[in-house]
Amino acid sequence: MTGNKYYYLLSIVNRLETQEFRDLCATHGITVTHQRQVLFEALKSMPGHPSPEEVYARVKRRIPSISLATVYKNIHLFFKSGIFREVSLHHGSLRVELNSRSHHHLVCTVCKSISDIDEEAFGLPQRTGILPGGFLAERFSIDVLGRCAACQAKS
Amino acid sequence: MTGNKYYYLLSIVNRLETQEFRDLCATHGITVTHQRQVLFEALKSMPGHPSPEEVYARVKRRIPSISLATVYKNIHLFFKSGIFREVSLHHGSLRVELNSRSHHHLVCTVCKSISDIDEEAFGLPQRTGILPGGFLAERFSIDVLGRCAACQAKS
DNA sequence: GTGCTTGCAAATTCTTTGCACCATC
DNA sequence: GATGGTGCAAAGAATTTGCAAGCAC
Repeated sequence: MTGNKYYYLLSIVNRLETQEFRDLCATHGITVTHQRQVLFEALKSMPGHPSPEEVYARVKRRIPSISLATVYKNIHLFFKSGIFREVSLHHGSLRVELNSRSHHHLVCTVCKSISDIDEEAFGLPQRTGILPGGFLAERFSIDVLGRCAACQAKS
Repeated sequence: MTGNKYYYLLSIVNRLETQEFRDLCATHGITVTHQRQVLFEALKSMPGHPSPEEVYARVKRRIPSISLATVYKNIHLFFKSGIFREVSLHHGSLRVELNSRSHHHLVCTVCKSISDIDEEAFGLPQRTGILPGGFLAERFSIDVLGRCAACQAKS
């Protein structure tokens, strides 16, 4: 086929490939930019749980001029609009707890407060030992995510 | 009673109060210092999940000359010897994950790697809704802590 | 054109490290 | 008295912010 036809088809493919993200942006009321489009594709395609630096390195291959600050700003934007999630809700600073009785955590997604709840309050089957895949499970830590009484009252 | 007798009794009380920590140190093979003693008491008495800064502020009331570096060094020492625990095993850096299907995490306590495991692999009763205490539970996030296959092989 | 977004650099926050002095065993 | 711990100050890592110029709608 001629060069003209090729590029015409390419533009259609491109449009189809970016449609998912364009729709997401429309739904969440955020503007579409080239950086965000590439960031989104990178995040979707990266296995595991990439750190901002890893995402930055990946996106830089396609947009060499992008800055780490833009990556951070947009990752936070994606979190806020719910397109992606943070792995741990209470990172940010080291937190200490007594190594005594087993308990789990109630993490408020609004004010980030953490309170404890007793192991028995759940009564979950604690399946320790080797899991399929060879992982040796020693301990379970459950975060219950939601809104604390105070933050519910506020809204 | 006379001042003499008072101070004698005081010294006994003091010795009894510090005995728990002295035993712990002996068990774990770490040296007893005044700073560590005070740090230990502070951590034990603090409710919730204090940050290093909060612990520092607290301990400074009793040892004004203490430095934040010492607090950090000893908190890490306490983690290593198992006297206290970190609340979140994968803090340290922001991590992104797709907000798609429900899954939980296998966190290796040796190499800190995180891998995913499907929701169904657990089949846990997801009790969402209002918990006793007024917390509105929306989502559960389970970290299975242990050692990955690779780290087991190494030891 | 207006307002949100980007990239840069500087500022902030959190944590670790090197080193001289001091305490514990 | 040797070994390891402390405090200080400086370095390092992770993240955020302010701002001028550029892009999306």
